[in-house]
Amino acid sequence: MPTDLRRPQRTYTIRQLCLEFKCTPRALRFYEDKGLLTPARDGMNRVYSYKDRARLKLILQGKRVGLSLAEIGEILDLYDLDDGGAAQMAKSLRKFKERIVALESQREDIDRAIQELQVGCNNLEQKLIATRPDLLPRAADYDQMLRQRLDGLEHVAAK
Amino acid sequence: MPTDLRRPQRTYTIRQLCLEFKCTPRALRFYEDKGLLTPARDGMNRVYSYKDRARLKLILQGKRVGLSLAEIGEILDLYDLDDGGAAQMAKSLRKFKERIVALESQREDIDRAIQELQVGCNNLEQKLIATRPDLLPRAADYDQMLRQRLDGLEHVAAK
DNA sequence: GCGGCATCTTACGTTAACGTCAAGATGAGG
DNA sequence: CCTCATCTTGACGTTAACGTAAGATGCCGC
Repeated sequence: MPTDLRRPQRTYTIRQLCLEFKCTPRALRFYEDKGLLTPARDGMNRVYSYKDRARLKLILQGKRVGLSLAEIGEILDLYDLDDGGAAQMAKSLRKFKERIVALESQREDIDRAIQELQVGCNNLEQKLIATRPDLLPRAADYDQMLRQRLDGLEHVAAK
Repeated sequence: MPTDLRRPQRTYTIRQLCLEFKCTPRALRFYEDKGLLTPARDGMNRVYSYKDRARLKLILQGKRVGLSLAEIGEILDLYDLDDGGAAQMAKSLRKFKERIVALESQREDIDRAIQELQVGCNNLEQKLIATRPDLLPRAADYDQMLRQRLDGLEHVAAK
């Protein structure tokens, strides 16, 4: 019977959590500095409880959707002293909806930028066709680009 | 016959360009520091030519689509010592296409984040309906939100 | 000659989320 | 006892694009 790594009574070292969630010890200490985590201690060493792990999970989820650590902190603060989680849920709901609005606005900015760039690309291609078609990117160059990007990804993955 | 503000032989003070393009003198000096602009001088004072104005226009266009000043600089450097603009156009084309790819990737990230947030919102709303429906945002609150956002925009616009 | 305005240079401050040493403590293994 | 590995606490560095004084210069009108 393999040990369940997520038993509620389990504890974790800083490295274990870092491995599990692919982050660095520095990051966890930083979150602690900001009051987002408050692990127990065994002597000097940090001991993370199952609850700490859950909080970390929320922190990383928040980061993925673009919340700042400060905003995540506001939500997390309600986790402890809460009427059964309702206030925290209400605050989360507000924050989430705000974030959705902001993200949709960002997406509009991006779409506008892409449009502007595509207009620019078309203009440039027309002019290059007329003057220096030899400078136009060709299919071979495009393959080259793709290969470079894949190499980049492998490189990152290898680290 | 009104003076054409864009006659090629015209020159501009720093403030004139700032007013026209809604930026600050500090920004123009910063661009100069970075080598993106090299206006002439009249004593101590900067004198911007029509070409400088064109370069500034390109800088701001580049910024709008998310190019860094360094990237814009690479493109601009080819504006001067160029075989009729072809090399510059080819480089711009590459940069633009790179930027389009990057922006599309960003948009995917945003879409994923929005999806994740919407799932979270649904969950939270369900739970709040079951436990504390009084904490749910109501239509009146929504109006309030809209009004606040409009006030914010007017405030910014008034500046 | 003086107030007022525009301009100049220099240089430190800002923001977020860590990265990157540096230097020391602690326990396990050989 | 030595060394290694892991942990700790500082504390400064990084990045981008400016913002924000502080203090000097120069011109215009009166």
